[in-house]
Amino acid sequence: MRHGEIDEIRTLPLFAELRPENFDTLFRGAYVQNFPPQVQLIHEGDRADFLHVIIEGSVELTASWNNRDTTMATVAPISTFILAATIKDSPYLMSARTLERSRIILLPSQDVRTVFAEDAGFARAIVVELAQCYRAVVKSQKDLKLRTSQERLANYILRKDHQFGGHGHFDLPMEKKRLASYLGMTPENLSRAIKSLADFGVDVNGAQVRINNRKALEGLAKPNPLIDDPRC
Amino acid sequence: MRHGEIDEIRTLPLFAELRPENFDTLFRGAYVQNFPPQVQLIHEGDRADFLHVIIEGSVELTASWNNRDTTMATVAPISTFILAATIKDSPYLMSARTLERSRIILLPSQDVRTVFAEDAGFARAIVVELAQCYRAVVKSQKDLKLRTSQERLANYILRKDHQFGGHGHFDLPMEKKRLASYLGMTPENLSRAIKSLADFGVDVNGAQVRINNRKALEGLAKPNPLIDDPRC
DNA sequence: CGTGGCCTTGAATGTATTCAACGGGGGTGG
DNA sequence: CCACCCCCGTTGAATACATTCAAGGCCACG
Repeated sequence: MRHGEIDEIRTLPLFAELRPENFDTLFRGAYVQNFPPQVQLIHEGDRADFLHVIIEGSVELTASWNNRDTTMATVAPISTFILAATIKDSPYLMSARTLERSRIILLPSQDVRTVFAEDAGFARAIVVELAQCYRAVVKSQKDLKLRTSQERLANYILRKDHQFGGHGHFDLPMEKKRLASYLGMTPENLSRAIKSLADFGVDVNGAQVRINNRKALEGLAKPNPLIDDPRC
Repeated sequence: MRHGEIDEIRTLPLFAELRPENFDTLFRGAYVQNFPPQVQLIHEGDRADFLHVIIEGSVELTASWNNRDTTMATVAPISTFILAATIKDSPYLMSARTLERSRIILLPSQDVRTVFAEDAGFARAIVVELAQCYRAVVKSQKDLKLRTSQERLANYILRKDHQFGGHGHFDLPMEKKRLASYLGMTPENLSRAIKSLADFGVDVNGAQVRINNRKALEGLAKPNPLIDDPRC
C-alpha cells in the first residue's frame, strides 16, 4: 500500500475515529490490489471473507435469480462494500465486478469484526455508514415502486447532472445496457425512454446527455429529496 | 410502562448490552403508548423525533410520491423503526401507520443519539440491527427486480407459510389491498395472480390460504435463501 | 479487414394498469 | 333490528406499458 494512500484512508469517516493500535490491527492483514475491468470480485452467496474499499475505478453490484440478473448499484471511490455481510458474517447478497480498472483495499472480515467488537469509535462509524447505505436502498426502492421507467430515467439524468456540477450536460458513467438494468428496464426500453425525453428537451448522443429545458424536464421528473438527494 | 415490559425490553438484543446507567438515561424520557388502528405515527419527511419500538400490534411503513403511494414493509413485534433516521438525525423516508391496535415505545431521538455516542455496546447492537434492516431491503429489492408479480406472490405465500409454522395453510396477515401494494402490484392484478396460482395447487378463500401441492408451488416460486430467508 | 458486442428500431407478444361495474360484508345510524 | 352505505374484493374489457424476438448499423478491438 502506498504511503499517501494510507494517510488518505486514515481520513475516511469510517476509519478516522479508530484508535491507532486498532488501525494497525485492521491494516496489518489488509492488502491493496489493482484489478482490470470485468473482474468478478465477489460471488453472490459466498461467505464474506473481506470488506472491500474502493479507492479508484468503479464497481458494479449485481444480483441474480433463476437465470435473470440485475444491476443493484454502482460503487465509486471512496466507499466500502459490502459492509453488512462482513459484520453479520453472512453470505453476500450481491455479486461485485469491476467496470473499469480499479484499485481496491481488501480487509479480512475477521479483523473487521474483531476491531468492531473492541473499538467503540469504529462501531459508531460503521453505524453511520450502514445507516447511509440503508437509506440509499430505501430511496432506490421508492424510485422503483413509485415511478414509471420514463420518470426514473428523467430523475436519473437530473441527479447525475447535479452530481457532475449541474452544467446541463454530462456523459453517462456506464454503458446503456447496465444503466437500463440499474433503472429496472430492458436496453430496448431505455432506448425508447431516451427518445421520449426529447419532448422534454433532453438530447442524448451516444453517452453525451444535454438538458436543454430544465424546467420541462423537472416538470416531468418531479425530483424529491426523499428519493433523489443522496445526502438526505 | 409496565414492569414486565421493561424486563422484556431489557432482553431485546438492541438493549441487552446497554450499561445500566445508559438504559436509565434512555428510558427516563421514554413513554409507551397504545394506539388504535389506522393512526398515522410518522409522516414521511418529518424530522425523526423518536425511535419507535413496537411491542404489540402491527405497523405499516409506506412511501409516497406525486400522489402515488406504496407499502414498503410491515413491522411486527418486537422490532424498531425507523432507526436509521434517528441515528442520522435526518427526515423519515417513510410514513408509518398502525394496522391494528398497537403498543409502541417512543424513545426520544436525542437520547438515543446521546447514548449511542457514549455506549459502545449500544453502538454495536445498533450495527447488528441496521445490518439486518439493510439486508432485508436489499432482499426486497431483488424480489422486485428479478421476479414477476406471480412469482413474488408465490414466494410470499411460501415465506408466510413457513413463518406461521409450515402447516400448509395460514391466514393473510393484512388486507389484500395492502398486500398488493407491498408486492408491487394493483389489487386487481393480485386477484388475478391469486387465481393463476390455482393451477399450482394454491387455494385462497378470503384471507385463508391453503397450499395443496407444495412441490408444484415451489417449482414455480423457486425460493432462494438469498431473497426469501429473513435470517440469512 | 473481419468480428463481436452494443445500441437502436420495428413488430409481435405478454404483462400490468386503468376504467367500469357489481356483489358482499361490516359498520353506522335511523 | 333493519336499512343503508361505504369500502373491499373481484371480474371483464380496453388500454397502456414493457418485454421479447429479429434484424441491421456502428464502433472498438483483435
